Amino acid sequence: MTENSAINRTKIKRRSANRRATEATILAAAESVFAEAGFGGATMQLIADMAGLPKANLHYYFATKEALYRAVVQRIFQIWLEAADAMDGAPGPAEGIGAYIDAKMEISRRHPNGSKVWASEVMHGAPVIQDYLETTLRDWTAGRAAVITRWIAEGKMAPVNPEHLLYMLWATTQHYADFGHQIEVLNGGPLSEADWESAKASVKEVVLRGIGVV
Amino acid sequence: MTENSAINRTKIKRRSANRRATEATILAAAESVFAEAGFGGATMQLIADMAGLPKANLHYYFATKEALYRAVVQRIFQIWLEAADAMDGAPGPAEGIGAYIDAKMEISRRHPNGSKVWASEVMHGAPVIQDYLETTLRDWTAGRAAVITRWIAEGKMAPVNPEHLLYMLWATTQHYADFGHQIEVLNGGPLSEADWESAKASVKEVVLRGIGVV
DNA sequence: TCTTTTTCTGACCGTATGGTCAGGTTCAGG
DNA sequence: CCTGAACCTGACCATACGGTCAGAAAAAGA
Repeated sequence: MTENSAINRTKIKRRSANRRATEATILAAAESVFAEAGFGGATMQLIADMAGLPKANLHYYFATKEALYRAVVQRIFQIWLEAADAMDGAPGPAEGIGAYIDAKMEISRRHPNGSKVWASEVMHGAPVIQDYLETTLRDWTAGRAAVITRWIAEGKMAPVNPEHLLYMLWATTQHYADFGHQIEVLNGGPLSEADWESAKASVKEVVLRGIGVV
Repeated sequence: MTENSAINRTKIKRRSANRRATEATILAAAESVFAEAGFGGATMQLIADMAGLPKANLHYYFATKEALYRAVVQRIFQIWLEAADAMDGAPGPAEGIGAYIDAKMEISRRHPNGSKVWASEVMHGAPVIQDYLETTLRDWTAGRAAVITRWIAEGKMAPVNPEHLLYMLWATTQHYADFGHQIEVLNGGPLSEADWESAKASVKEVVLRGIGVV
């Protein structure tokens, strides 16, 4: 019995592992295609080709194009929120905001497609993640704004509007993903390791000095 | 003869005026639809409905969907570049960059759809305005970076990487258009006049202090 | 080995889309 | 008035798309 259920679990796990692997392949392809073409411009056929699967197989794992898109967006939101941890438990703005900028810059570098899909989703009125904006993101923002307000009250930084500061952080860091193509053209090619370090340092330098932290 | 050609000119002008008016109507509708749905998600039928014209009429003025899209993007680029004047002839960064932020914030407020179309275009790899990026924008950027470098040499501002500073300016100001929906949700409604003033002031305050001005 | 469940796929379908076109309407010019 | 050019439009077409489905393979279970 115990043996049986153990085997059972193993097989279920292996099965699930395969399933998850295929789903991951599809999600990666979908993220790439959605980022490059937008929801309307993306086609299931293109995603299927990129994933190396027949189109019908996509519909076996994800019932509709919108369901697939929804899965992509949700995965991105998770990554997005995890960067929030970087701001937690910091003694002051220099560490907290500095670490947050680092984390978000790293996301822009490692997951540019995800960032683009998110930007595209919001730009088009957030048709599928409206509820996230109104609940999770709203709560998160309110919490961080409170922390910033406290830092200001404690004299640890200049009195800056917390919401607009957060918008600046999002804007400056995401810009390196969403407008990565423009930046690459102006840079005369992809950003090197040194370029990325320079970008991170510049953003941190201007923002931290801008909020009165040296 | 002189009379004749004068009449001719007037009539041609009136005709042209009508044509321009219709084109403007179509362009406005197209900008709105492209901004909301992206290039792939936009349909000629939707644009036609919004413009109050039969679809076939659109194809009389703009041969293809792509030609219409191209016209929309080019118009936006013009507005975008005109804001550049705000930075010209300024004695120092406080005036020049301050005015540029004001101008770009005003664009985000008055032309949010244009900004979204531009962002979308760049995010998707700039399929139609690649040449603009490589010529006009590149030259403009190089010129402004030189000005910033000069200001730094003259000790008028902190030594900040000029390119990354420009990216920050673009990012922070465009964010209010491209992510306007997200901001409105977090703000609990559209930004009021006071909200916009607060946004402008916050961005200018943080950036200017961040580059060592004031 | 046989049965059942899950996974996979080629072929197909209804629809919506970008684009065309023949013919109508308007209007400046004579 | 008449003419020709510019402007407008309903009806139509070919295609590409999202989605379906019957049934084949493969895997799991007994």
